[in-house]
Amino acid sequence: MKGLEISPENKQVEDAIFTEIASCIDDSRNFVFDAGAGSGKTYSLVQSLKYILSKYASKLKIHNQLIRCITYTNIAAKEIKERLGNTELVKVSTIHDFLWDEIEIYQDELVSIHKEYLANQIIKYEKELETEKWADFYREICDKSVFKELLYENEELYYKNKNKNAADFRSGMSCFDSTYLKNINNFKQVADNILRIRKYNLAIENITKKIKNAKIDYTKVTYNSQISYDRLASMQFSHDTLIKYSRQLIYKYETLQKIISDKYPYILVDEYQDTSSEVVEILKVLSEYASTNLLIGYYGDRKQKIYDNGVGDDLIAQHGNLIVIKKEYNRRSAKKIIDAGNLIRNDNLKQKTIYNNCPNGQINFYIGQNIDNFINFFRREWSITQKNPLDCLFLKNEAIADRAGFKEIYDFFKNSPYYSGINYTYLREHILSKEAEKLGKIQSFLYYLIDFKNKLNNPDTLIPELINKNVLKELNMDELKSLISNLRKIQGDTFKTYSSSFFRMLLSENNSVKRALIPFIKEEKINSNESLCAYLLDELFGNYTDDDKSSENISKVENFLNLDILYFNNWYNYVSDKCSEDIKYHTYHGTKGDEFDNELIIMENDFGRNNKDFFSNLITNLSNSSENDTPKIKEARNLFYVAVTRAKYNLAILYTGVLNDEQKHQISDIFGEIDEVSFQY
DNA sequence: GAGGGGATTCTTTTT
DNA sequence: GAATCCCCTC
Repeated sequence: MKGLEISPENKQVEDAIFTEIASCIDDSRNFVFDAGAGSGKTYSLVQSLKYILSKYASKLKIHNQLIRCITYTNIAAKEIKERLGNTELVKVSTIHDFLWDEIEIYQDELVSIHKEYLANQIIKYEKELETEKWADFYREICDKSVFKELLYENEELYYKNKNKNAADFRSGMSCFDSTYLKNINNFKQVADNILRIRKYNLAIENITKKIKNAKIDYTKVTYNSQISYDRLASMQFSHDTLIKYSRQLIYKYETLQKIISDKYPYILVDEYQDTSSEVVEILKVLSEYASTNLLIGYYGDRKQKIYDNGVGDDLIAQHGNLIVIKKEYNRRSAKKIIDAGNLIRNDNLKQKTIYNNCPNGQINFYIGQNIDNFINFFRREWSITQKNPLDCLFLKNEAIADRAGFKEIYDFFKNSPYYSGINYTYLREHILSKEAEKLGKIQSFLYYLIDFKNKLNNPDTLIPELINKNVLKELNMDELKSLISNLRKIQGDTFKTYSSSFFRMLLSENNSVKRALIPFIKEEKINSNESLCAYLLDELFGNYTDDDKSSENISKVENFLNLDILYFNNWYNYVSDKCSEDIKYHTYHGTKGDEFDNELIIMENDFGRNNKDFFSNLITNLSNSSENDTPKIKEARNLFYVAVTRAKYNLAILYTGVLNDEQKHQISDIFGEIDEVSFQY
């Protein structure tokens, strides 16, 4: 922001707010710093860390203690580290890394908690078999051990058939009496429970015997951040269970409370609103144990809670005894945007600009269905260029895949059998993650093939990015020139023609060409279109060799590979974030912490299974006070607040639904006159 | 036409 | 994995 001035009075008030934080730190009184969007929260957090360092560094060093700062995401941790600069006295990490750091070494205790958990799960599954309706058929079986034995013998067969359709499942599992297979879902529930009980019992037995075999070491448990579900029998667990175990361990062992609070006399929590209640409980126990020897500071904004698990409004009630410090200055946005944000958040935090000469900015609300025209209109209106880009916010990823021009790719994966079962959970991340290592296996393979193409054709690519150093050092100028001109022969209008051209070159006799291409192949066995096709079929459609569906599946894969290469380029551009376009697309959720000069918000009502009037409901109740919000309205309100407050100067909102008079009234109270003119450009 | 059973279809994000 | 949609049967 250029030419903006902060008046001495405002600066003074802002300094006074920090003094409140500082005195909490000095007096060791736990506090929550609640500040709205664009107020410079991260700045204040870093300032606090620096303050502690400046005043207590030597004391910390003497006692071999550290300041701990915990964040919700790795990106936030990285950001804070960068802003803070180099210091060994502050340890910044995610909540999960923090907890795992502290508990990992207590394997005996962890394994015993794990064993207990396994035993509880067994009891739960057994109880379900005794009471649940889906287990009716099982309870009527006289000799259950025969049924169980048959299941144990056919365990592998069961998992092979599990995801097939009803008819195929029945014929695959014909070793069972057909009366048991009357309702296959009931059968699956029962089978899953019985098999899990056996696996868990075996695990408990192995834990007791302290067995270490080639596959699994039963003397220790591991937190695996890559998986979304626990693998308890394999001694691995995921995110939620990590927090659960940590909480249990810390509650159970006072010594551990002492160890942690001795080690970290200051714990600062970033984005507290998204921190789960269980984590707050852990911090509370530590704080109660250590009393004034431990200071806990929470930084965040209750109205920016946009994830389910977050503690949000309930922090103060849950942690108790927190000094509340508020900051009402805004450093980000123009006046009109700040005002709108204040009205949307229906609590008593009212922001004002910190600048003397803050511009008014522009904010307009439109009703209409033509999103294309809307975007194009503002592209002209605001003279959008790469240097003055336009950021468009949508609710759903699917809308973005559509806008950004790769819906065909998204749909191909979405409609494959692999992603229609339990793996549906991974669909979004596997296709849309902006961290290449988080993409799915197949997506990653495709990504690097396109990555090569992109690097080859991009004039800004540095030679070492394209060609491996080991290859480079063996080449003279002429050879390098010839290599590049060879590589440039790899071309194609569809993915299939491109990849076959790529594979042809890969299999050529020319050794340096081969070695230049190999780094872009992430599955070494795949070196032809045939093997690529087989790979896709195998991974996404299962092995339907003797099935009617086989030819149908093959044609689906063929169609996918025959898609115009343009779709793949668009997808690559979105995922790699290297997009040189002047318009960028985001989900509302994905913009957390961002700020945009020119912003468009598209408000659509369809969001999730039971949400056909997501924003409509909010608009009806827009001027409600905080206490009257239902959870659904609260969710929409917070999300809308986050979206609106990203804007710095120019903001336009398009509502694609229909508003009644009362709703129009609510909207114009905040945004002024509603424009219902369609966009004829 | 009720309900049983199978098929189909789901939000966002992070760890 | 789970809610909901849809078809079939009684």
